Amino acid sequence: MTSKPTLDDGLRARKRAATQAGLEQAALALALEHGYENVTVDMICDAGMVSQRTFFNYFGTKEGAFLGTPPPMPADAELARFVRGGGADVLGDLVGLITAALVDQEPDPGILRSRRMLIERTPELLGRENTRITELEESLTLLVLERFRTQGRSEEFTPGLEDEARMAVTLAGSVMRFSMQKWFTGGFTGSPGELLRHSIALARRIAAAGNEAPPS
Amino acid sequence: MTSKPTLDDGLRARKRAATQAGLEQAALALALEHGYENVTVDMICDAGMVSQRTFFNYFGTKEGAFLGTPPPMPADAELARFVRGGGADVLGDLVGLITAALVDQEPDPGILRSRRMLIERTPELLGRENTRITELEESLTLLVLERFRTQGRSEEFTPGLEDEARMAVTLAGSVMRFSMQKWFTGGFTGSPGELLRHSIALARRIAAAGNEAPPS
DNA sequence: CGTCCTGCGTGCAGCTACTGTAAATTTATT
DNA sequence: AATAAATTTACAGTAGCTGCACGCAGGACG
Repeated sequence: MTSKPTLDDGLRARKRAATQAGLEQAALALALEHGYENVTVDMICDAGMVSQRTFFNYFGTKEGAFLGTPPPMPADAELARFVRGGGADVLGDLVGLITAALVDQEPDPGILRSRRMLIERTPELLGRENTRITELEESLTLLVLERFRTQGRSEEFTPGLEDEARMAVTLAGSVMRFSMQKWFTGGFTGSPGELLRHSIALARRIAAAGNEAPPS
Repeated sequence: MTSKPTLDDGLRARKRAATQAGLEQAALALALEHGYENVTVDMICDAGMVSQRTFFNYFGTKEGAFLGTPPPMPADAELARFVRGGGADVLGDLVGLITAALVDQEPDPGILRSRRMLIERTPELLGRENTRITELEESLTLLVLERFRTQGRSEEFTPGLEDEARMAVTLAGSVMRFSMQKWFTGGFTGSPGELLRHSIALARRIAAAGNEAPPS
């Protein structure tokens, strides 16, 4: 039952990958030209030379072809490092973790960039993308909890530990969304790493403001 | 052409409101019983005794009937107060602003609560709700900028001012999402106001952590 | 009161996303 | 080459959603 590695390099797998890539590219190109709403699934199928049914076998939904492969969950190695190697900077480490996952998800920066452009200008896709991030947050929260425990913080002694984990993840998500938007629309001049550090610093500063002077 | 106040109290308007409320309640009740996915628009129409076409005249989309009236944009008075009366606590003030808008949007807490429950357990609705928040953030960002300018901070002297506004709004959105979820699922024992303060404090604490001790 | 007008509800025809099913085609295995 | 397993496809059907044109009732006006 376990001895069927399902070759990644057979003719079968190669064709599959080609078809999928073709459909994704076609979808992206069509949407950038005509706008997401004006692209029908049938158009994409024509361009990719498959039946509509096959399209749905691949992506399940129209949006799927535009958003790319679903959940950018980090690799185990990264996860372990995050859980064990972490210091006090949960926020920074989380952002780094998510970023790494996003990067090795789609090697082609060109695709990635046009995809982001499309998403940014299409409310429906933007919403769906945010939903994905939210779903990802679910599992990240567990990770953070794990990390907290590794650091010796138990739920018994800190009642709000789970809340703290969830909030940390939520904040990280905010930083990611902010950075993405700035990167793909605002024309940030600098490396992604800089941008992320900049975003985090900004978040810290704003969160801190108003802390010393509580309202009347 | 512009001088038609469209009475809010005529028989017409009352009927309208009744129909809409009826449909919303029916939708909510049906979804809580059968699950969102298993409720068809036709079912809601039957329960509300209107044609399908009328349903879409009211809500435009199936989700609309479940999410309630679209954008909880604050009243002008609140807005003015936010822009002018603000101190350094942008985050807190923003959260207060959004909360106020949400509250006087739906006077009935029962409806509000069951709606939240449904949304929370329905990924599709959750996503759509997030999209709404995102759209709202667009205009809130402008507000924050306005406030900054009122406080004498000009874009000329602080290049990142727009970024700062957007980040503030994004963070406020995070706090709101966190609070909502905690309130409607986690069973928070206390007043909404307390919960919000708690959330903000938590966000501040996490953002601050790791600030003093940069990674090696 | 009667009349006109305008807003609103409705039926209908049609498009698009999406799914189940079973047959046809292609690739892998022996 | 024969068989098995994986994919693709055609076909039919459901559900969300829209444009259009008709009819009726609420409301303004004389």
